[in-house]
Amino acid sequence: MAETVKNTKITLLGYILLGLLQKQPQSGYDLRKLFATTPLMNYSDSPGAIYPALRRLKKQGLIKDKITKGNSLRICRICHLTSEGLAVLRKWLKQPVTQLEIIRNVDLLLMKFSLMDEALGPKRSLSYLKSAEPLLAAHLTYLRTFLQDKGPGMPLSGRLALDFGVRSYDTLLQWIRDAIIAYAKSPKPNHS
Amino acid sequence: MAETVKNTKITLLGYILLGLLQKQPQSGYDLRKLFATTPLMNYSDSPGAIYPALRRLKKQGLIKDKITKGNSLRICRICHLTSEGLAVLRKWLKQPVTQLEIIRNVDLLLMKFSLMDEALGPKRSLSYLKSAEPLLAAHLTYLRTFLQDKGPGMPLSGRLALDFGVRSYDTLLQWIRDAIIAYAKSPKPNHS
DNA sequence: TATCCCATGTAACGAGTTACATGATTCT
DNA sequence: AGAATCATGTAACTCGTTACATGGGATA
Repeated sequence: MAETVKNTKITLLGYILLGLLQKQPQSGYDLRKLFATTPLMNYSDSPGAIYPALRRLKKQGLIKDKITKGNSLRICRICHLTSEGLAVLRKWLKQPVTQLEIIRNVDLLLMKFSLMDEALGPKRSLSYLKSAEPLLAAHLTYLRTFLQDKGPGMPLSGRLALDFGVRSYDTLLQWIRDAIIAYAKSPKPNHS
Repeated sequence: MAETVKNTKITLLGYILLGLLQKQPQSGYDLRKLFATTPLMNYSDSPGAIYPALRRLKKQGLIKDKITKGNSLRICRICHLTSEGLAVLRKWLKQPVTQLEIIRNVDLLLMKFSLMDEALGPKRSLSYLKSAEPLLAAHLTYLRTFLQDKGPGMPLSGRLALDFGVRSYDTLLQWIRDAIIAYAKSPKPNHS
């Protein structure tokens, strides 16, 4: 039944919406507020992006909405995941980290991680972090050697920008290592 | 003559191409190689993006191309900036840093900086960094207080992701401060 | 009652993605 | 001679941007 996961195309925004709805059923406006007033604000809160995205997900059977009257008297389309939606979200989150993600979409990495906990459980989150570490270290090495080799011939601004890249990925690597420790510690490591 | 800077719309990729062409006249393929094999690889090297972008810039009179035979015998469209192109690039780089750039497009900040040196000179680069610092510090404060206020009620993964955000912006702020020092030092500060 | 915020939508437009296509040239 | 690379292009498709529109409920 709910085993068949269709291979319809879903955009990044679509997945993010699925992840946020999995945490808590919400209206489109609630989601917009998340993008407008929380640290998620690096994503766009444009209604022209979010409402059409929700409609697509609905048409694909990944979410359903229920018109309710919230704490106020206004009507409100509260969206929630279907079992297919949850399956699709899980499938997405289970995909292994790729080098390309490391290079092009670092913040996607973080986004996935922060959604993973509730959708797949802490164990998966931990292994996700562990699997990302070597890829990250590899890219950091690449940047470092590039800076060493080509740096001297570059203008100051280029060298500095590259140096920022190195620092940036170094920060991420350090964070991952700390997060691994925090994760291995927090939910009792032996039990369940 | 070359004073009139038209207000045609140019995409981010367009500006980046202008910046790279200002550093050195190149062919589309050369530019693609930059995006494919250097730390610029966080941008796409898709020909379906680059060649149309170049054509647009050409149509807008911002670049011209010269068909030459490089070191090899193959033909090659070497693109170079026109004076209008340089003016447009300069105008773009002169725009003050906005809070939205800080939040949504950190790497754009770095991109602009690394192009600025050759297009506007080191003095402008320095003042660019200086102007970015307070905006950056403000956002960092926002993230820190958010973590303090809402952190305890968040799941571990959310807290960790937010913590990464803090570290990330902290790294940038530290880099900016170091870069300011490096810049103020490197080209003789008193003379010319 | 006027104005703001809530809450949802819609339409035009452009640019990037993906995938394919084309020849010439160098390498093996 | 065949394969890989150089070098440029094109076409369909789709999503996000921008801007506008709507109407009920809250607030002053």
